[in-house]
Amino acid sequence: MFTLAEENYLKNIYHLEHEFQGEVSTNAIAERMETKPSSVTDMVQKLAEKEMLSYKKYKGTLLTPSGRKKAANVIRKHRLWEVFLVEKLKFQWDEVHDIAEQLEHIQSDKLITRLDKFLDSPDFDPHGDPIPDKHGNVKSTEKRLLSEMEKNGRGVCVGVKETTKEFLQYLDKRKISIGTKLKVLGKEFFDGSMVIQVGNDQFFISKKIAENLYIQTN
Amino acid sequence: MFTLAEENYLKNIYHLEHEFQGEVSTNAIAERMETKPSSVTDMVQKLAEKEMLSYKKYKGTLLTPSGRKKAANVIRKHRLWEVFLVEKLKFQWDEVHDIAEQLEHIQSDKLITRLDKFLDSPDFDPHGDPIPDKHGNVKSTEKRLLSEMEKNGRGVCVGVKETTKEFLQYLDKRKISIGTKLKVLGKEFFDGSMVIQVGNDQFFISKKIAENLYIQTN
DNA sequence: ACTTTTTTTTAGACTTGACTAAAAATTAAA
DNA sequence: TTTAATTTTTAGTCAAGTCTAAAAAAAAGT
Repeated sequence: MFTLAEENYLKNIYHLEHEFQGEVSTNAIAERMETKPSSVTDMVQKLAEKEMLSYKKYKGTLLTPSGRKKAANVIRKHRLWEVFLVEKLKFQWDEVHDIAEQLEHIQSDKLITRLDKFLDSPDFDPHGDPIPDKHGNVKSTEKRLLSEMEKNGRGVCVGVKETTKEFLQYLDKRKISIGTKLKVLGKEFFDGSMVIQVGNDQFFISKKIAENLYIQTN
Repeated sequence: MFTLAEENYLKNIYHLEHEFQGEVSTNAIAERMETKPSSVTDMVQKLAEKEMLSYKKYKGTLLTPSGRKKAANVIRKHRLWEVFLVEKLKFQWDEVHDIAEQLEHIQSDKLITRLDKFLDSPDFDPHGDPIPDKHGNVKSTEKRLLSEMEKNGRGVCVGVKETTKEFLQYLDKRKISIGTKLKVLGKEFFDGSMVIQVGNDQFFISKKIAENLYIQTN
């Protein structure tokens, strides 16, 4: 069993490992978690005892396979709850983080299994981040901005970068949401604007819009 | 803001107040919460400081109006989550308590408002206990066992006493769940069995069944 | 009314997870 | 390579919430 604090450390170290592609320093953890390096040292030593991470004094830490699995599971729960909040409770994409931050610590495997099914086993959360599977594996398909796509490119909307009310309302109007498939029909070099196809509708999209939509291409 | 421990104390004291219809003793709290009386004294003094309850040494405690409201809100959340787990995630009625025990501490008024709406503002949880409204008020209509009802009595199923798999499956088969309206068509004095009407179906029910179904009559 | 028993409180200690201040190791600069 | 700056760890403290053991108050028994 893990305490809330331990779970939060594992989760944040997991994210930092990805960011740095390697060992994570004590200071980096402290900065991310808004705590002091001395507190981090304490906790990291405790988690090393529990074999959740490997730690050598002054050399930073790396998650062990079981630590990584545990961390991925917390993130899985976080992202599934985010989907629930947006899809079922109609929260906006930028309102859900703090609540999911609490919900991710609820302990019950059965709950998560059922929540996942209830939500139709989504692959991405409302921010377009992939949801790890129950074994902690992440579909590592890269998401990219719509603005980076070329003519005739196809993909699925997996998230947004900007989360202002106005932008989200625009997307609603255009019937663009998570899972929406789209195709780039044309792209204007001069201003970066595009013409895209969504379902049976074709319409113009400005560069600003295209720079704030994450697309997953297979 | 309240800690998890504080919320649990308030909730349990609330229940004990109802049980005892008055002051709650230190020992009673300790026993219910499976902790030691000395720990209870500490916490009760802390909550008295916060004016959540009135406490006189050796005389037991009573919740203040704000303490009672706070407690009712925790219970509201607990019971709403229970409805969610049963109605939406298809948990059985006896599986949900421990999970709701965790979920009741999630902090977000907006979440509860939306969850309530998502569930169609239920008045009762799957055990037939009333869900306090957002002001902490409880509809104090008594629930009673079906076996206590007389011929021609009408009511709504609000919960179960027994929660074995077999019993719940029986109810499923008979299409009886929370909110199901029913009427007593006949009652046999000899063995306490009944004939009831559920929707368009009429069927026989044994005393054993009738003694495990809670009905709310208006 | 005066013991005895039960209940409740106090005092002191422990654990978790944080902190500050100071020491030690590492890295960067001269 | 020796000093200076940075990073990290250690040592000691603190608050929350629990515990045990002992003291104090209340209730019960004779």
